[in-house]
Amino acid sequence: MESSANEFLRGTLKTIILKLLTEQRPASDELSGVSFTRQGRMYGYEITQAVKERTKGEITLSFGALYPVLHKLEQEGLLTTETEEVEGRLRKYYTLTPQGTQVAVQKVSDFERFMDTMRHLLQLPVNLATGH
Amino acid sequence: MESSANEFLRGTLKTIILKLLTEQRPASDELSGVSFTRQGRMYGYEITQAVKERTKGEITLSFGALYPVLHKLEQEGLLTTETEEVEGRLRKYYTLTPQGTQVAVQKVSDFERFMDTMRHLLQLPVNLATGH
DNA sequence: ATTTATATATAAGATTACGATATATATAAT
DNA sequence: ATTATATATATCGTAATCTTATATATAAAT
Repeated sequence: MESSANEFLRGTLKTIILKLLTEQRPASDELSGVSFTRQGRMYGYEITQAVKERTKGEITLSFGALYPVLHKLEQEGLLTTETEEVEGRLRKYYTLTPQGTQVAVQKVSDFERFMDTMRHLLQLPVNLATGH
Repeated sequence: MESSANEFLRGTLKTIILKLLTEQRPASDELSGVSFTRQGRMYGYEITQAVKERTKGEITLSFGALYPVLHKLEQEGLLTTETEEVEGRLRKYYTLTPQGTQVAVQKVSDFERFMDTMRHLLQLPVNLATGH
């Protein structure tokens, strides 16, 4: 049985992945040791965990769904990859290209608009109670 | 090129159709001429027009998408049909079964929850400005 | 006459997401 | 020693879903 959240996930995966990658994340210069923030760089497993944590387990991004999307985004020129060895294992980091950043912003905005349209279509109230 | 609204439509079609059918609509007793309201009864073409009008053309439900869903919902016992001749043409009306009404309510509620989750995941503000 | 609007429906094809599976290392518990 | 858990990438087959194109037909409008 498909979870009720994942039923609606169809079509939003790209948007979720691109948005997560736009976020500023802590980093450090390995030579100088100086800490700073920079635009995201995430590896596959990390993305699935981030989605799980933020949605308190409501949305589960399976690997079978994730990797095909990552590969497609890379193919489309929205992501680049760098593979690094971390603790004996290879880890593949994904980073947004400038075009990827642009598409990410566009897609999030499109999704907001879609939610408004759906709220109207389904005659749903604007949600004040659960404001974050 | 796929419209940005329709990109996110996947997974929401059943919910939209079921919800529209839950709505009270004007009707009349053909014998007595008395007007009243009753739970929806819509035909396919009417559904596509209702979606188009309410979303100001942002969401377009194609027939190729609509009919398979209607047939499936009927098969699943959520809808029943009655065919009538109107102005020389056959028209097929779809009505919710009691189970269909139940599923409709559940799906709309699931979708609201999904939107909340997505708003959180994408760090979107609660939308006050466009409240309907 | 022809186009537009109304109306139902199927077929072909592409896309998408999921479950299962394979591979591999590291660590913690039994 | 073995088992389990967590981390990590990736493919394959399948099922479901959606898009586009097509067929059919009537009525009204131009």
